[in-house]
Amino acid sequence: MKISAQEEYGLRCLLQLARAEGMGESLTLSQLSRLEGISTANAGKLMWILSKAGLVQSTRGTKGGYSLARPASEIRLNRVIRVLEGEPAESHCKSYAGVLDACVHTGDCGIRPVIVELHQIVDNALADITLSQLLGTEANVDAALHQIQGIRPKDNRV
Amino acid sequence: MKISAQEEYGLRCLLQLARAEGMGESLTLSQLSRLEGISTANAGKLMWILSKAGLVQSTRGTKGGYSLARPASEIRLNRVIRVLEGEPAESHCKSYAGVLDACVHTGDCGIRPVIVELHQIVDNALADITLSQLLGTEANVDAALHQIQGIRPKDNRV
DNA sequence: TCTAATCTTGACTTAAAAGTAAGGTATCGC
DNA sequence: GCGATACCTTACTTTTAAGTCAAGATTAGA
Repeated sequence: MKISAQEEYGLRCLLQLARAEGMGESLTLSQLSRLEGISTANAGKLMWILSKAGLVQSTRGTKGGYSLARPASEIRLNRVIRVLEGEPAESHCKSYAGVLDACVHTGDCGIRPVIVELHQIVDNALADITLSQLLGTEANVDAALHQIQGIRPKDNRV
Repeated sequence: MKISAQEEYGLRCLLQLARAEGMGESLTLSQLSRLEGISTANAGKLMWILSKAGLVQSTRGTKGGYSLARPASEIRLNRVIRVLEGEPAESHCKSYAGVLDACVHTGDCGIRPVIVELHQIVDNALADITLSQLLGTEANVDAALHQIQGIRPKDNRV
């Protein structure tokens, strides 16, 4: 239930694009790679995933680069995370696939819908946050999250 | 941001123990392994993690086995998930560790606290659910989640 | 049209997570 | 005490995710 490296770096790159957008610029892979401290190859892979999903658009050739396909205020974190994490989340349990007659006590342990719902809870929480909300200062971010989820802002700037 | 195999199987085993507890029984590794369709070795590893964290207690020797260390109504999902996922979640970004001067636009991209807060959001959502709430039928589970999070119950029993 | 810059794509390598195996230790029942 | 049962722990193997490489394709500008 942790955010993966791909998810975090993809989100970071999107934020960089959102900032650049405000200045009427697009960013190349080498710029993104320098900004986030990852390789251009890895940045390219992330951008490819995001462009396939319609979140960013690319321009090839000299003066090319990447920019957001939609306004930052219309890009929600749940979509970003879902795109970057690949296949949709589902139960890892193989017992129900005919391997074993599991959960003998009741015939069904009732956990399958829980797994789905847990992801739904996360999705709902993330759907309330847009890219543009993350663009301000750290204080603003804390305030936004505080308002949305009732979470106390903490002093955890690493 | 997905639930991992370890997290799911650990949670499943806890539910089995909670059921057995209701009948005054404990469960051995081979029983757990049969119930959930995983190897005894793997079940043993999970139980070891959970017992280290004080969530389950073990009895050795003949007639031994595992049982919950506390009532199911006092075990909350956030604790279960956090224990099973290992080290606490933190930012994957290495740029701030002196490798590069990242986030040149503002000097700080402001995403670090967001990563922490995202995990906090998930934690808060999971803290509202106890093991005993998951023990009922699927319908009950859906109802419980609905009440807690305002999520519409869905027909997604796989 | 030629060249340099830039994205695109699939295959490959490396690192991390998941799962397995085996020997050790404690407990119970006889 | 002795043997059977069952947990405990470390090390190893397998699998999956993360990250890299390199050749190809596209565009802008000289």
